Amino acid sequence: MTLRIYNTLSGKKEDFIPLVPGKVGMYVCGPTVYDSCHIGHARSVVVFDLILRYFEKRDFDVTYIRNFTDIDDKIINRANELAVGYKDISEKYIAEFYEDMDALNVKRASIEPRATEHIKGMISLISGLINKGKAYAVDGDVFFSVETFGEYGKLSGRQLQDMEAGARIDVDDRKKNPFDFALWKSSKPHEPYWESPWGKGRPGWHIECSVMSSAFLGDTFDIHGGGKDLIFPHHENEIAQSECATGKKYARYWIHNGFININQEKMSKSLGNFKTIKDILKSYHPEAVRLFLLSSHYRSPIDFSDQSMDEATLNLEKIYTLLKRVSDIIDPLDKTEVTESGAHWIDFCEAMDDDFNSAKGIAVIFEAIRHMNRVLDDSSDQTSSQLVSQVAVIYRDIIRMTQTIGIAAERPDEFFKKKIRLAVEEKSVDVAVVERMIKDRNDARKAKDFTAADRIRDELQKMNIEIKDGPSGTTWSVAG
RNA sequence: GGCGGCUUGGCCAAGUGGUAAGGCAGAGGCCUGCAAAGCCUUUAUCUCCGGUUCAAAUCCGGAAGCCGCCUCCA
Repeated sequence: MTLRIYNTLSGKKEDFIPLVPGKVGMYVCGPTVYDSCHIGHARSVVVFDLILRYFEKRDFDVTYIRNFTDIDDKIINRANELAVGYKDISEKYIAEFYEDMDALNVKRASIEPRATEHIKGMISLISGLINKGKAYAVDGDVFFSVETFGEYGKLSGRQLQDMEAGARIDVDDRKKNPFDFALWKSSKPHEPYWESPWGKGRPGWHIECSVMSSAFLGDTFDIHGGGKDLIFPHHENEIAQSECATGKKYARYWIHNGFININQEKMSKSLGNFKTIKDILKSYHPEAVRLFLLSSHYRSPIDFSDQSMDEATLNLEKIYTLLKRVSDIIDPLDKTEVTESGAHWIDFCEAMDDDFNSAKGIAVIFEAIRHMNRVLDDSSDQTSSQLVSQVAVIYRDIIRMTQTIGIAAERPDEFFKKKIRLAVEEKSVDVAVVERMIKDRNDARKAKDFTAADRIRDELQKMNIEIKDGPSGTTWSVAG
């Protein structure tokens, strides 16, 4: 089975054939660290985390680079507003990025370089472009000349002459073509700077990714990713710079994730509907966020709403409910290797092989859950070795799938305990009273006084407490 | 003005030309002292109009509606 990936460059799904068999080199554009991360950042990071996890599950050796843009106009502006150094800003938000992404169970990349660590490489790439006549220096700025690259526009499917017609573009008389972009910017007084052949300045935005990707992955590498908005101009410009500088193909497969709307509206600062990851995690379980993000295909736009998050929360609980049920039968920590792949894992891989179709993959998880429940329902002897081995195969599949999605990482009993704890705090439930009432009810049940038992349950219900009688006693949860 | 995308049941959402995954909600049933959970059954002529094909949600053309990018943006 071949993995197929939608390549923005060709606009088609293509068979994924890595440069070196068994290895994957992947570069993904990370955040510009000038503010807290929002749910849109989370989508991009989680989508590529999924891709990384899937490659690893399929035994690829992945070198995954995700950068931080830690020098940029927005960072400098923010620093000036607060009268602090640009590093104070970038360091603060890099730390926040890690907090948020750790919470979302995102794996660290193999290397996480920062733009400011690669100034030398940028200067040498820019010099090379000037020597080849692909770039020109004016008053301490250096611009890339888009007209020298015949293939300019191949990623975004645009033609220079088409864009000029209606585009709003800044007028800069020093540019040979309005679409020429800055490789190097001269620094104004009181701005951070680095020495360069063109004077004191700092890098333009696009150059860092060209330099860092090639530094770690080589001039040509397998996958380059990021949000859809980066296709133009960022990635288009990266291609132009890199291919002009090296004369070789730059990234081979371009992957771009779609955007998030908030209640059907574009998320924007002017609308005031920006959702930060921190805020969302105050109301929802991080794994519910992942499940929400991966329940639609990564290229589709998705709508963030309380309704969709509530759904994701319910789905997550359904998964944990099953895992809890299974944990009564087999030890969830028993990592006995099941050598053969179960049918569900094969279905899951088939879904994921089709351009990382996690929505379909998640559907396979639910099919496996139903299968498991059916097996457990049909068995009269919950300890028979035949059942245990049958369960183990399905269980193993479910774990592999949930690990790929990056959910169900907690012990099921802990998950439910935590849920109760949070609800108890939020609704200030008196645990002692609840447990007293449950005990009274169970006493009544033993005495076959079902009228009394039901009365107590009705009272609990009024207190928003739901109870469930299981084989190993009565458990309860807080509704809503 | 240029480029691209989307429109699938009450809601969310997959869908590789051969007769519509999955989740939520609804209905009926099994199980349960009653519940819950779980299981079973059940709910779609795939925006509209043409065309290609033995066969189209899937391909082609057209229409309507919605959206994104072209400026910093995940």
